[in-house]
Amino acid sequence: MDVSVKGEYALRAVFELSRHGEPEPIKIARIAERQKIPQKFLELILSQLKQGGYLGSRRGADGGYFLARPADQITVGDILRQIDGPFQPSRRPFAEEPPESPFPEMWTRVERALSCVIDRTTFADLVEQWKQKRAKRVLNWEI
Amino acid sequence: MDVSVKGEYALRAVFELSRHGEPEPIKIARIAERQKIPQKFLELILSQLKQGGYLGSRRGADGGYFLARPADQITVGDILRQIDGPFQPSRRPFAEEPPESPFPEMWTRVERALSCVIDRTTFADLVEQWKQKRAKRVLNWEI
DNA sequence: ATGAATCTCTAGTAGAATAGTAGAGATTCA
DNA sequence: TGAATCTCTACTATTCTACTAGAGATTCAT
Repeated sequence: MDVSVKGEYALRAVFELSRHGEPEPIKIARIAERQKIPQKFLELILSQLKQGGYLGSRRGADGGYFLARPADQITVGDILRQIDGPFQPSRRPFAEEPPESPFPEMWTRVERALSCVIDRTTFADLVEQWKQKRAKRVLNWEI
Repeated sequence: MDVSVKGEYALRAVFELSRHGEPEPIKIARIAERQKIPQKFLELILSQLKQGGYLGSRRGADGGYFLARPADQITVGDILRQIDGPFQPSRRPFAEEPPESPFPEMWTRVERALSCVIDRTTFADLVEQWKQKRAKRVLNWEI
């Protein structure tokens, strides 16, 4: 019932790309520095997100990573599932579950509740919230 | 974003105790057998649940474990947190979180959504659902 | 065409966590 | 007293996590 560090890194990296807008790519090194992520580890993560179809990339000078689609069409759930795999009550199948066990239904309810947050929160939403928070800070600071 | 096998074992064990009603204790060996849990592992789990105040026990012949309070006052969340610890976005503190990061709020929403299921589902509820499922099976079988 | 910058791919690895096992000790009760 | 049970401490094999290393493949400016 937790999220891996790798998953959090992935979220932060995609947030960084979303915040920037889409046009030109951003270098791994830049993302690593701004979000304090070990660069070689981030390379693996970004590559995995590209496999999933969420990111695109270009090599060479002026290369880097970019969103493969608009930030309002990528959700937190997309990224977490791509990195950490699907939510599962337990990896062990518990093959011999009696047919009247109440647990499968409960896990379904848990999954739905979780989904209501992570599959409805897009990176456009996160950027929006970030901008609002920042605006509020600046306002308070100026008063 | 998953639940440990140990956590599932704990839920099944408490369910077994709830289903039985409260009066006399049930032996570890019986729970282990009925729920297919390795006995020595279950001993650790039950002991941990007793530490948390959810179970009581008695030694000797006719000893065993029993619920420390009624099944409608023990929730799935109680047991999972006692065994697996609290939900956390990541164990690494990410100390240098910029103050306008949108993630803390998101994790709070996730936690609330999760809580709505696991902290509102009591073992009395689970037993109730189990009984209804069983009744339905028998009914269909008799028709 | 060259070379520097960047992504890409494979492999390895230290340390922690998971899912157990083993066995002696403490209580309880007939 | 002794048999049945819970209790406590310690150990362990395997897997997972969070990385690191390094060579290779593209891209682009010149």
